[in-house]
Amino acid sequence: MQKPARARILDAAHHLMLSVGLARATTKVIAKEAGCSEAALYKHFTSKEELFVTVLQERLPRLTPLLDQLAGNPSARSIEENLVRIAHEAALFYEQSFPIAASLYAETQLKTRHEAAMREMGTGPHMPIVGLDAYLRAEQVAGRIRPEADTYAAASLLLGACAQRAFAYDAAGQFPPPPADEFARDLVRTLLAGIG
Amino acid sequence: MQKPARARILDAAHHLMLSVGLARATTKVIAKEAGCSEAALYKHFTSKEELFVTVLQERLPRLTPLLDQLAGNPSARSIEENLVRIAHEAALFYEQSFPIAASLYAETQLKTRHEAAMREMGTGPHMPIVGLDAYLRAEQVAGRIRPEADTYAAASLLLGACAQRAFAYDAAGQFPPPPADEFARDLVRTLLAGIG
DNA sequence: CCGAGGTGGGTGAGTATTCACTCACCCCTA
DNA sequence: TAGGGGTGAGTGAATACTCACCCACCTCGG
Repeated sequence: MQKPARARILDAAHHLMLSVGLARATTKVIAKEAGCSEAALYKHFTSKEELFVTVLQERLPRLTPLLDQLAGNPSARSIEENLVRIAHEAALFYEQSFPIAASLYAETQLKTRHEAAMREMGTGPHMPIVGLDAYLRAEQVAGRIRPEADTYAAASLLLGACAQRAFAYDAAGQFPPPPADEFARDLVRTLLAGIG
Repeated sequence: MQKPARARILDAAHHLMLSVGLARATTKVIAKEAGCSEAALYKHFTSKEELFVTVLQERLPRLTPLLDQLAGNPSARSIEENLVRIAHEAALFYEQSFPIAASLYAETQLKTRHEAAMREMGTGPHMPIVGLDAYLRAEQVAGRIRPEADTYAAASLLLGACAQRAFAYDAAGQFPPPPADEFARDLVRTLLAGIG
């Protein structure tokens, strides 16, 4: 109980969104898990919706920093190493953020608000693709990717597979997701070499 | 109002799950949109949850039939034609089913129940990948795919990109998704040829 | 050095509303 | 006349949110 209350509330909300789901993450259980009263929630957030939006903005990781960094400095390592690192981080990123992002589809209003906030910040779920595309084009300029290759399609393929991994496999069931590092390596090799 | 009531109720529930979201698809609004009373819902379904599960099972399209058909008869057309057709159908499939499947993340209990039902039926969100993998291996045996290619990674890439398309682009916003047919063609070409 | 008073964070006990679901009853048709 | 499909009017439970109040701590004039 040393953390400030605001942080404890955000922790509790984040955890409950993941465990029981957005719909069952009520003010009562959030307060209970945060170790405070329901009324205390409203001292820190004006509404439950604002609390959720804050969780989305402050607690979900970002993928773009890595992409920007690599796009600005493409040749530091081999393209395969760079792509494997991107795919690995992307797989972990989607594993964390996808369940929460997905649950917004159950609350269209909240989803709309969150999307508006993201637009204002110049971000959104398509930005990783755009960022990876930028990196790939930088590599193309550097001559390490075939000049006629479709970098946007390649970015869609790689990040799509990483995102799909987060929801195509039932974590609690009989089909655990493949380990992120092997998964990333296999995807990148396949993407680089093609299959035809 | 010629349709039987049961079908009207399923239509209404399906439509509302997409438009206002699972959480706001209450018995009251479903009944109103179906043109009947709330009590009538309970003449056809024992609970709201059963109604939703029925929507999921009866109203969402399937992708596996196409995959099975192609896996059994790989050489009818060129591999590129086959893959473009698969990617195109997959993009449309995910466009329809993803918003509803995603909203289950907000209701963990419902999600668990639905997953159990899918397991019993031998299906689930990873099955399209397994099915496409089977088709690709059939092509590999037929010599139209490089023998050392990783067919599972290739299947993950192609279907992942199609699934990602359904949620990475905000349909109502400034980033509309790319048209499914062009998208499919570009993905397949890139996957076949590689980028390195 | 003191104490009056403002302030930020906290509470228990509500309240209005909404929810899924039920009940007694009805009506049409086989 | 029996019963499947339908209804209007509830019901108890749950939910987001509010209200009056509390208290520890700071500030600052005297």
